[in-house]
Amino acid sequence: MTTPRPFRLYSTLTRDVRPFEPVVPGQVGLYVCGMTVYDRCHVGHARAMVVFDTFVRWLRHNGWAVTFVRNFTDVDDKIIHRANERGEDPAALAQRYIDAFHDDATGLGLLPPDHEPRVSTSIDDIVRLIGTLIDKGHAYPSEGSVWFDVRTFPEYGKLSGQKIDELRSGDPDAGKRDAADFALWKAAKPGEPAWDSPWGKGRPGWHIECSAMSHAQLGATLDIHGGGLDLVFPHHENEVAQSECAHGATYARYWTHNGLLTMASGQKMGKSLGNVINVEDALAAFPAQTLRLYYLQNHYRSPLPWGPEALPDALAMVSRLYEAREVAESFEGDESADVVAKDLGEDAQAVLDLGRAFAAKFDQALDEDFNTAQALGFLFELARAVNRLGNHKKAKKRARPVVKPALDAFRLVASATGLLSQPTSAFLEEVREKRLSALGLARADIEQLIAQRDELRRDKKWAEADQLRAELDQKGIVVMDSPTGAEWRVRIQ
RNA sequence: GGCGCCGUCGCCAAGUGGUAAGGCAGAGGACUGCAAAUCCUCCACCGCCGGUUCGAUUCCGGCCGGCGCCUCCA
Repeated sequence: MTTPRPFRLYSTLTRDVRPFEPVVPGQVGLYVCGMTVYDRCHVGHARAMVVFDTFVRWLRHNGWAVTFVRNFTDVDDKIIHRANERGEDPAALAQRYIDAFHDDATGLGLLPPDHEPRVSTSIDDIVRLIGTLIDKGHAYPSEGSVWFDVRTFPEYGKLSGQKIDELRSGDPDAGKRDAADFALWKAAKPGEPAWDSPWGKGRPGWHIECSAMSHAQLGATLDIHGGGLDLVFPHHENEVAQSECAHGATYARYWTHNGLLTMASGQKMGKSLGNVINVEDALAAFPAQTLRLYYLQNHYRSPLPWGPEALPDALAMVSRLYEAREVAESFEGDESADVVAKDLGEDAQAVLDLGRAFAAKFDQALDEDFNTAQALGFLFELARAVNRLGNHKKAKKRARPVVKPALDAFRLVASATGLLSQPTSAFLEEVREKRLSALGLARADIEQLIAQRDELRRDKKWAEADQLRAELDQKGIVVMDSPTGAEWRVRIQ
């Protein structure tokens, strides 16, 4: 067991990047706020999922023992409202979207969390936690509900920078002592799911669930708490208040918030704005690796623009990487790398040097607040060098040892980020299938035309072959002739 | 009104107190029967105005512009 490599991480709490220091050496307890399951997962949610998935892969790759918890909010106002609209049982509706989420997670290539707690199966923990808060004087029952008394927590606002007295006060709910107090337990209303509690039938408030579920799995102090930037206030602020008042310990040592997807208008993508793209739809037209690259190409804390070009661009990029790896894999030879590099010249030397230097640069980028954008930049430099060498005819038979470090680099990327994790052929095949499907083309038709054209080319009937190629091009098929016959790709852009 | 973030090439984007990675798109070239792919070359002085400094895109202040949160939201 080697010592995990140290890294630095930004925390919303301190608003700066600082060395990561876990509660227990070598271990990372990570809690990420998951979905409220009343609708499909959209590409904005998926950013959070992929970012933290990648983060976990990278931590584990570096030897950290990560316990990754991501919850489902399956008891909630929005779920109840939607279920009522549809005349469906709320629990059944929630389960349906949990199943759908699991499909999307599989489609996105997400690692399963170590624990995936749900509100509906955590009621006992929640009730117990609320009881503790009442006992300690931080919460008070009122008319069948229980409220958190924010005035009893002097540090309230430390995460989001809000001050209680500066908050816009909404409608002061009957029974609240202060407009900023928030519900831990909501008294049951007719027709709503409800559980027994010492304060009467009811259901948990939104924030208490995460405090209860994270405590159950990871204890009083989390190493890292993650979620979308839009959760900082009030959700995460309230979690801090609940957990720290109940357990008397720092709730989370590092707060990690991913930036939001923004539309061309600059506005964020959000269900309430009605401008969302479902993961299911995105994955129907683009391989999961496309999404992963799209998310990782910029820093996780920055806003990420979404638009019609986002996925096509990302597909072009990730295809470039896979194809470069394919080139690297195609070399043969088993001589000494340095000897071959010397013989083949500077392009070979460049691949060797870049390959050997890659891991250090890659690690350095990720070690500084998980800078995947910079790390990918290094990867593209390496890919270009590989392709350059691939143009050398003499390289084919001898360059294997020279690209060995590059192949190691691709493996490193796959292990640490999940990018390039598919076999090249499988990826290219998936691209073909999905792009054909997106364009409404039948594979057999295309292959027949390609075969037809190969024949024309064999007979050197260039004009007719070119005509056919133009037809294919119009359909969106790009033909790539080679000595061994034509290959084809579906045009991305 | 309060809190916070951001403004780098047509688009996406990293980054540094000493004159700016990478990708997409575009132009020219090599290669090719012609193409495509690939490679090569070209393509920014970092919102504006001050200040600190020998020197700022990078630090400070102001301004303009955009966004997020303060109500459900990854």
